[in-house]
Amino acid sequence: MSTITDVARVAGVSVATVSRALRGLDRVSPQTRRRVLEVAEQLHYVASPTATSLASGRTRVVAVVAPFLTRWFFATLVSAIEKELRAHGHHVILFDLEDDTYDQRLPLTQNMLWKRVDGVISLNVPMTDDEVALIDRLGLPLVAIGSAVPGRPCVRIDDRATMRTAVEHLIDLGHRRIGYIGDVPRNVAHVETPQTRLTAFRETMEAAGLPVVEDWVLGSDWTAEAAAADSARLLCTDHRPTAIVAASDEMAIGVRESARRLDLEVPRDLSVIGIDDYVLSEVLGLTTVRQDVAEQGREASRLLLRALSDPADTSGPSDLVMPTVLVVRDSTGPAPA
Amino acid sequence: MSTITDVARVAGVSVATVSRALRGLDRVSPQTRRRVLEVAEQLHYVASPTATSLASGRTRVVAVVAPFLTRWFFATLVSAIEKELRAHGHHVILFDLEDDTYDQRLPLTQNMLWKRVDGVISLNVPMTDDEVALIDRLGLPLVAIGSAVPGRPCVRIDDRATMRTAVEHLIDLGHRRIGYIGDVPRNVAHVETPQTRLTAFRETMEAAGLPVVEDWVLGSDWTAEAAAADSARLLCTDHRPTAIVAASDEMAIGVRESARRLDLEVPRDLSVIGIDDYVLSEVLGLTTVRQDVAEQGREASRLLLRALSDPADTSGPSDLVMPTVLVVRDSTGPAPA
DNA sequence: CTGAAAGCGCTTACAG
DNA sequence: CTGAAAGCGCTTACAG
Repeated sequence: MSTITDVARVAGVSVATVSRALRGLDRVSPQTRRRVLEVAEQLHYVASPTATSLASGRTRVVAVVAPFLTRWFFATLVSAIEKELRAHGHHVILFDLEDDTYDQRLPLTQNMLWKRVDGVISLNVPMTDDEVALIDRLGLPLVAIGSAVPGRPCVRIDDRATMRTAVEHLIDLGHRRIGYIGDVPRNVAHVETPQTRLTAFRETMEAAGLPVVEDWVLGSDWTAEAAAADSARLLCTDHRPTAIVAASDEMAIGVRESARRLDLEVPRDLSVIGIDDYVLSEVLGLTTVRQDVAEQGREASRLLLRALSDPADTSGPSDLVMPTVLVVRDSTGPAPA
Repeated sequence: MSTITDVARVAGVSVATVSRALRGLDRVSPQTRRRVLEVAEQLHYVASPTATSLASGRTRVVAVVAPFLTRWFFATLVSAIEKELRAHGHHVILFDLEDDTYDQRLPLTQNMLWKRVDGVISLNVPMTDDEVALIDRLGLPLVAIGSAVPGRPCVRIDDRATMRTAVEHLIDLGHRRIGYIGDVPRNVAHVETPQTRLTAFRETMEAAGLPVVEDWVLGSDWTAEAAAADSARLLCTDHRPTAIVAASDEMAIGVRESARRLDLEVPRDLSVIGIDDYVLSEVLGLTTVRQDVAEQGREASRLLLRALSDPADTSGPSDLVMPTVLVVRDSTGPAPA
């Protein structure tokens, strides 16, 4: 492969001129520029990003940090971010922070970031103080999605309002006995969405004058499988709710499936609502409160790109709250008389 | 942030010695090494990967190339690969080649790879001749998953045997009228799995002396939604199969859902089987032929790592075929009398 | 508008 | 065992 020196030699100019011509800087005569472009093309010249980075101090790479990657929400974000950034000349280096157990994750380290990336997008991972300090020390811009990081821009939905929408939909349908799934049993430092949504559930119930039956607040690891198993224990008793709100569609699907196995008809015997509008929710006819996940990824990318192009520009929004909308399908219906 | 020069100065040695000591090379006295390590630690020194790459010619970064990222299969692979590679000091830069329409994808370019990565893992994307030539020219090792690339190691399942297992399961249950979903209408250059599986379906039917009814071979874009819509048109007629084999679980889920809506009971009125063991398949009780996707990602990573550590070592397998296994759940049953 | 030269922060023969 | 120096391939003031 050819280097900038080859191009300079063949074009009969200095490497400095090649560098300027190729990057579209001014102060290069049109003829020279044309000549350089021709030669570069002909030699299949592509600047070595590693050399460019060393000299310029910029890598044009962004770290995308996720607590899991296999789950739909995160995969959707990563895909959207990668496309948006690549369309603007940046690449994505991926960090899957999932650890062996659900209640902990790997830490972000200097080795992952230092001179390797120009910025960071965190997907729903609340940063520890040490991590924020690290990113500060490295002088990297950071945009958060989902879980806000103090002092940094964040793209998210309003979790409380979203949960309220879900619960109120059930209340509007006449439900009074409402269960919940999505509590996270242990104190997990790396996801805060579960806490927020559960709190919003309690608040909404209270505001409506409805009791929260603690036996109907189910823990789960947020997978459909666990939700099916956990809810089965509740649904097989007579003392059960007429509706369940799940903190995610994947869990809602699990709940509905376990109802089905127990010969409970949805929504006649049990209404189920989730949050997300997961990829399978439409086909499965699940009522949900939809969020546009890909758009959140794109917005976060744009915010980061702006911070990269002009570090001084702090005019952008520091908290971008995206709308969510109730989508009524077949899994919710009037409360039984 | 400190550089190698800082460490050298504080430790009172040359940068060459720091470099050797930190990388664990021999020819450094124990005392000196200890001293250097101490100073490096104390200064929070981490070598600049960009400088290291320029000097050594290695980036310790691997390109992972996928045709889609939002789909479970690919997200699962990426997650497994990222973890395996990172455990061995390598990072993943991600390329989502999805384009606006389903029947084309973005090309792999020199700009994505040159001096940016040490190797490539392709996820079920058949390479064009140009792309293979590019990778050759750049001297990069390549490991393929799913769709083989001529002359390069590949990790995959036996698509034909896997499909045969699915079809024979239905035949064993007494089904004679068997439909198929997962044909890809146009000539899509970037996925070959659909072709292989459809061919295997035809072969298996023929071998069993069963007719392939062309009206029962359905096209689809491999999403659950499209599968639901496409199969609904077939299932609402009287002239319909007693079983449908789907080329993926996601499509099988769509088919089963559309059966449900048409008040066909699964498996009494219609048996449905898929391939994959998708994340929701167990909870939805779907019969399938399981493949271990994450393990394929890990194996591919190991193969690439080996090629990176010793380019001359060609002793490894060039075609690693992973087993698949029939998992019978609730969506298949005896053919109606 | 163009070039010579320093510098980015490492690694790697080459001497000693 | 250790160091001085060249080199990796660019970018960026500084002169002209």
